[in-house]
Amino acid sequence: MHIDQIVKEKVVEAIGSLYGQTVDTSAVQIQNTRKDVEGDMTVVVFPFLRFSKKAPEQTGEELGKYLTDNVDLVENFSVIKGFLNLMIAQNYWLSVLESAATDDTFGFAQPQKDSPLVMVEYSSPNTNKPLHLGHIRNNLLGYSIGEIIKANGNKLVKTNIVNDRGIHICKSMYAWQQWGEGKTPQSTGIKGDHLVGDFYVLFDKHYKQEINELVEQGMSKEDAEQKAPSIVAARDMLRKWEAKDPEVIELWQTMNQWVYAGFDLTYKELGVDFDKIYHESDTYLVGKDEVFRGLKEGVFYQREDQSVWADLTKDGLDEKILLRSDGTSVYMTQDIGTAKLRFDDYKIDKMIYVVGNEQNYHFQVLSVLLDKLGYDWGKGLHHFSYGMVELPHGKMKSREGTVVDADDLMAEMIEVARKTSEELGKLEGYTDEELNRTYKIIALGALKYFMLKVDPKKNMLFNPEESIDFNGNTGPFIQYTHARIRSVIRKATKKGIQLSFDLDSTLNLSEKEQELIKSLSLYPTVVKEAGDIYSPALIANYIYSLVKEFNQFYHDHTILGEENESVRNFRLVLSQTIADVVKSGMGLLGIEVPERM
RNA sequence: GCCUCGGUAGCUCAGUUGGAUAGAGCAACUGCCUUCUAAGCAGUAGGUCAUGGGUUCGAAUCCCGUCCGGGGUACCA
Repeated sequence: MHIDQIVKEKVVEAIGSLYGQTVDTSAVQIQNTRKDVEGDMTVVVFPFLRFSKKAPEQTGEELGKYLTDNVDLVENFSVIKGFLNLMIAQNYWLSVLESAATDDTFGFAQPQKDSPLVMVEYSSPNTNKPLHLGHIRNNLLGYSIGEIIKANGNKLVKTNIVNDRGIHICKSMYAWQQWGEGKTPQSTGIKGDHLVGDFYVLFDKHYKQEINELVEQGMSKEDAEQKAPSIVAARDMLRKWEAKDPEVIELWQTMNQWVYAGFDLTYKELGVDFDKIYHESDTYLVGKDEVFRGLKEGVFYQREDQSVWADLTKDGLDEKILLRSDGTSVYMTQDIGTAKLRFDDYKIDKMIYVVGNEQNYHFQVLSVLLDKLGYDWGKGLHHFSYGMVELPHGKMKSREGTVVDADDLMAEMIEVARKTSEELGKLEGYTDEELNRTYKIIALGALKYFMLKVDPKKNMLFNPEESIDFNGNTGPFIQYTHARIRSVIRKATKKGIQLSFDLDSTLNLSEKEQELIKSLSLYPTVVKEAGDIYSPALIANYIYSLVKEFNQFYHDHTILGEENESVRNFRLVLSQTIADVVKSGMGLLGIEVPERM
């Protein structure tokens, strides 16, 4: 049992014994002891004053005395104002380290046969353009949430819904048909998703030009936007696609394949993957069927123009369109179909959608709609809503060329990692393959940590010039600490020193050493908490503070230079265990840690 | 307009179910490599926690108002 829990129970016991009152353990507040005060943990005594009917100091004294007398682990105490600071026996900390050091799955809950199955949807790209910075945040969050869910003993299915149909891909298709000159990824050497994205941009250029010309000829802007030849042609193409016109379908398949091949490379570089990928071209018809069923059952209604709507005003929401007047489906229709297919395919206990907060309303509506359609899991779906990534000059706008491309960004960062590593020159003796692998680990570590350390709910700012740092509160700093420890361990092994996990109980631990064990002991709680509130940031911040503390210890204590063998052994075990937790925690963020850097 | 989320150091961010003197990093300045990796460590400086009230032993945290900003409110996705 964790020491916090033990102390809480004993405080409850003390309240009963001293003041004859019954309280719940949840009423006992325990916090970290201030740095400038001696003690390992602090009990807040204010909540108990109404039981003791005495001053804070006196109540603290009485509780402290009871705890030292009745709990072996509590060696001593002090009271400052209403705060009871407890000093915990050193042997306790040693035993914590021993169990952490020998537990391969320290901090993780193991999945059981009846563990819940959680499905996480993330990434969810459109097939008309390559992935950008916003997608990166989504992918990193989705992957990390998945790892955290697993670490909390759940079963996981990672899924992706690819939006492969609709007017957007038709725009790229039309532009390629008109001005593409038969270009392919092979003929141009351009990555498929980028090539298709280029035609999307080209479409927009022509479209804008056409609008301008029409407006000059005296047409209103609204009319011009509807009647420009390009958009008319793209719409026509979409209709043909829905009618399964062979020529259009073939072009669609060809261009989508280019995009998928491109996405696969980006996903691989980012280190994310999926167990099951759905395509909207497969799910939108299922969604339509569901909407028609809802219509038949009177859950939805049809207007005179044949469009189908859901009236959610009684649920505190608005009216929502589900099928257009021409019978084509909208975003919501597709999501309904996708949800149905997924629950047909898997026995899902919990569904999590990793989607930006601009769609909060959409998921509120989806939840109600699924519920109305008779799916009892509708209400339980969880929208993991994250904030946008902003650039120094505001939002990313593809038309203004301010989009930070995912592939470019990763490549640039790998280049920075390479330069930095070469300058520092610590990788002598590595093969080219090992070098490149290390550069990539560092570059991706920097990028991933940067994006995951901030609270997912909040918008974040990404400054391409400044955001990617390798010093301070960064991924590489954490990776560096891991490499440092591994280096010491390698040297120890070379010297023939073997680790013993049976620690000498007579050791005299320094303050920093005890602090470090205390920090280690928090890891399982942090993993649990991160799982409860779906927050990779919690893991990131924890690992950072652990590593920060370790570096202070490393600076002030020698490890291999220590002559006392049991002290040296203790420090090695401590260091190794910290390296393990760093590796484990970074793993939850999808970040690798190098042996050398 | 209505709904919703946010505002903490020059900048980027932490800050536990309300708890002690609000913390990191970056940027600036100053020290520390003959010794286990200096991508490190230590120090200086930097704050009206947007703002005005309220709740209480105690508020960055909870409630109300105001100001500022993001997002949503589409037969876009």
